[in-house]
Amino acid sequence: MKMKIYEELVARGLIAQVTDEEKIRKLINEGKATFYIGFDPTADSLHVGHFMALCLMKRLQMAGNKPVVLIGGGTGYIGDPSGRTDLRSMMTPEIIQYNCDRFKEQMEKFIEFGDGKAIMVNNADWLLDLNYIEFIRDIGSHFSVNNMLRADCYKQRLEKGLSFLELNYMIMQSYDFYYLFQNHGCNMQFGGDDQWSNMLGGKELIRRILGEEAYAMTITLLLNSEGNKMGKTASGAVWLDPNKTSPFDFYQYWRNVSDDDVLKCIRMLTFLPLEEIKKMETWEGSQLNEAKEILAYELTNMIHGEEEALNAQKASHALFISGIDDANMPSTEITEDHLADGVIKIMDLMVQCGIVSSKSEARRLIMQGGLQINDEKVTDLDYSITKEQLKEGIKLRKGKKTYHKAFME
RNA sequence: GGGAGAGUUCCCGAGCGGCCAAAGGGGGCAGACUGUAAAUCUGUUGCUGAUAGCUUCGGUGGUUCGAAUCCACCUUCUCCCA
Repeated sequence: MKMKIYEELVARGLIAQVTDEEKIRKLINEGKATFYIGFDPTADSLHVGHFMALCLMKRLQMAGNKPVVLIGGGTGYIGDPSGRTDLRSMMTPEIIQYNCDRFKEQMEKFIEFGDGKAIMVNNADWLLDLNYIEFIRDIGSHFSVNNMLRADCYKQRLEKGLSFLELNYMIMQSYDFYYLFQNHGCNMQFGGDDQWSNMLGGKELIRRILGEEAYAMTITLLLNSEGNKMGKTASGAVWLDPNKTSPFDFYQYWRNVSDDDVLKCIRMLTFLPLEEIKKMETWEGSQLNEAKEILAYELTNMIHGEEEALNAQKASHALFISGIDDANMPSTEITEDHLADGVIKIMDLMVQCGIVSSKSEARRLIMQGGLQINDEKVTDLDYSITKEQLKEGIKLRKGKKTYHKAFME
């Protein structure tokens, strides 16, 4: 007997909070929910956090529920203060529109849109034309500022400063829910756990104005064992857009998650059957490396497709296990312009390839023994690469995990 | 509108008019150890063909032989009063 969807979500640890467990269970298990998740277009690509929400949508869609993707083209003008310690920088309408379009492209790969399937809406369509006076009379009067300020997301901000603009975010989001409830029969909202208070606002608004019941459920935030949000690296988020985070880097990110986090990630992010995951729970020590590979492969496959996933895996094996040169590694073409007297200094080459950001950094790296060329450690700062070497292609290795190929046509 | 205070490097945060490219911590990077993990230890962390030079301490001017440090104006933020 296959597990019902709600039970599966619980088993995967995806559910953080619900407004009414029994009713929600019934609703989604019977495929009667029309639910929405909002995405604010704060960047020009979706990232891992969004990905989780999309997976959840897909799971629910497969169970017969109807997803509504809400793009925050309107709320993007405000910026959600939840989880932020400072004011978001304001975005221009052009940027917001551009970001919305990118989101849409990426989502279409995942969720099936169309008749009787998922729909996509943009809250700019109803928020931007609101009449201020009318709005604060009809909607604003239902919100108690006292209560709002008690909400966690605002409480922290009271010390730092919270603008009236941001205070309105909750009301906008609540209005979205109300609007979708009326116009699309949307009876449920999902969101990150940090959205809880905003979501309750909408549920409450529907009850007050319409006297009807709507539900809300939050998704567990994917935190690593140190309590930080996953999907972030020093250089920024892990993006779904292959131009912003290459499939190989994407693969490597998951290949490198810490032991404590692998299973959680597999459970929450992949579509592998729970029975299979259960077997992995007994794995220990270096065996977990296998689980990490599975995780990395599965996710890369879902986002970039099978071919890219296989390539990434092959490249990873080649570099870390057999050490053979491979065509999938990031590379830079060197042209005559970069050469002086037919050679290029190693430090210049490193900067050129972008594996270091300055020659000073290159110098330090070499002095510390962190550079290898074609598997040979280089310690000579004056080392030069000749044109002939470049024609054959050389492999630069920075530390353990960064590889780059330099070549010349 | 009135008053008080603050803005320092990726982040937090010290900083006496010269000894300041600026303490300390976090983070990053590299080395050792390992399993492409974690923990730990070590080094490093503005730029430069480099015992020196150059560009940095919200912005613009000024005082001075010399300014992150003093003065003026501007700007942003926080706090108290209204």
